[in-house]
Amino acid sequence: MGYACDFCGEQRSMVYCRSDAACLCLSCDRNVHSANALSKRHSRTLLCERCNSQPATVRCAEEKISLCHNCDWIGHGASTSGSSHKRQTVNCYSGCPSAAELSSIWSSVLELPSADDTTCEKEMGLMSITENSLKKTSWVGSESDMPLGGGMVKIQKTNFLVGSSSSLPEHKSTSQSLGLQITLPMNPPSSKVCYHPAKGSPLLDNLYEDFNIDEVDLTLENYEELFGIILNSSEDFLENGGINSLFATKETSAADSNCQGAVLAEGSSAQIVNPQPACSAASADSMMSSKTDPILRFTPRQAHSNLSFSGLTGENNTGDYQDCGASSIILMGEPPWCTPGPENSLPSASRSDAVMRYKEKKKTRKFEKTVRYASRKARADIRKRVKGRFVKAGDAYDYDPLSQTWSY
DNA sequence: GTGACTCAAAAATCCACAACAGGCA
DNA sequence: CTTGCCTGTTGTGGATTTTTGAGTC
Repeated sequence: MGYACDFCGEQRSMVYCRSDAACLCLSCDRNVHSANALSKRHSRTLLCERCNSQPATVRCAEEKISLCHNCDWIGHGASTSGSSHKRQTVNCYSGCPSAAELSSIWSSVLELPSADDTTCEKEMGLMSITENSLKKTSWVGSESDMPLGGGMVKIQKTNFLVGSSSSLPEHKSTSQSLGLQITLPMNPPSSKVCYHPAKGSPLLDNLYEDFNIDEVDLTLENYEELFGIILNSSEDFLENGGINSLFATKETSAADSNCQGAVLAEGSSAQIVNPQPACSAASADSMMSSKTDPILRFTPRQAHSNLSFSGLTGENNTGDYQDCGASSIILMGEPPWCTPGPENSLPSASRSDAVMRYKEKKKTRKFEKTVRYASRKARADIRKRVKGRFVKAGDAYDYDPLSQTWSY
């Protein structure tokens, strides 16, 4: 992929659509994604201005450039001079935002070129704005669904990040680059709520408020149900209340990322080969899991938190799934962003620490079960059994839940 | 450092049957 | 289009079995 729009081949590409795995100019982006309801839901973001092939995840304020995870790592690694650059998360969006809306979405991240800069931007400026104007202050900079023309537009919180990429919680940026749409579990998140450092309030509060559950394409009874890999790997996700681990980009512990890095490094030797940065969260844990559990299992009876990956629906499966790297984890080797270099070799101490933390987390992981059919449960609760198994009505039994007695 | 072994914990399995979903007349 | 019937699938819990992981030698 290069500078040219994958669709028209003429204009400079500015937007990356994960679902289509395509780099598009703003004009084509709007055209393509206004085709139908499904395409409107494709999650897009700015294109990395350095490699021009990956979705940007951060915007470097100093360099005034949008960077993908890999380029960010290379450019802002801990050992590089740019490690102290102030960076801001780049928003994803869906729907068919107009030029004005797009500029609003990204206004806090970058200054869109003037209408005269490029033909593409001219086209952008010429886009008709038929949608109702928005109260930008009501949604810009917050994670919410915005009713824009052609449907909802999802954007995410923009947060400044300072430091090396290692401080980026990969699983958190993952969500952004994946455009994940999450159904929050009805149960309150675990106590490990990520607190908003500025407000001192649980970020999840906002998330709960802002999430649009209706947008969910696929609801899993359990985050482990979908793929052994992704789900196994997403323990952090649920464990931390699901969302905060994905979106709370402010609260970033270096240990977390170290853990993932460590895991990545550990798992990469055999099975991981090219997980996209976008899914390092899933990748990381899944790698850890796959290291000891080569057969990725589907566990039908496990937990019942609700999680959905829009990227795994038919609509989005191509791009998002690829981004997720679930398959890549197994098929490929060294992560592309893990370029051989000193900055990528984690200190063994922190690495082992991270692994230990991971294992502790795994130990404490809980699967909460929810009963989908209370009537069935009620019946099961009173059914007679033999050695735990249901028996036919009238047959001899050794346990009667009603009387709490055993027949022998 | 490595393999064999033990033990505990976790996960999978099994059962019957009402509820449910979908197709068809 | 609605209704009723039929057929196949799903989900439910406790005990048991199997698998996994950690620790020790």
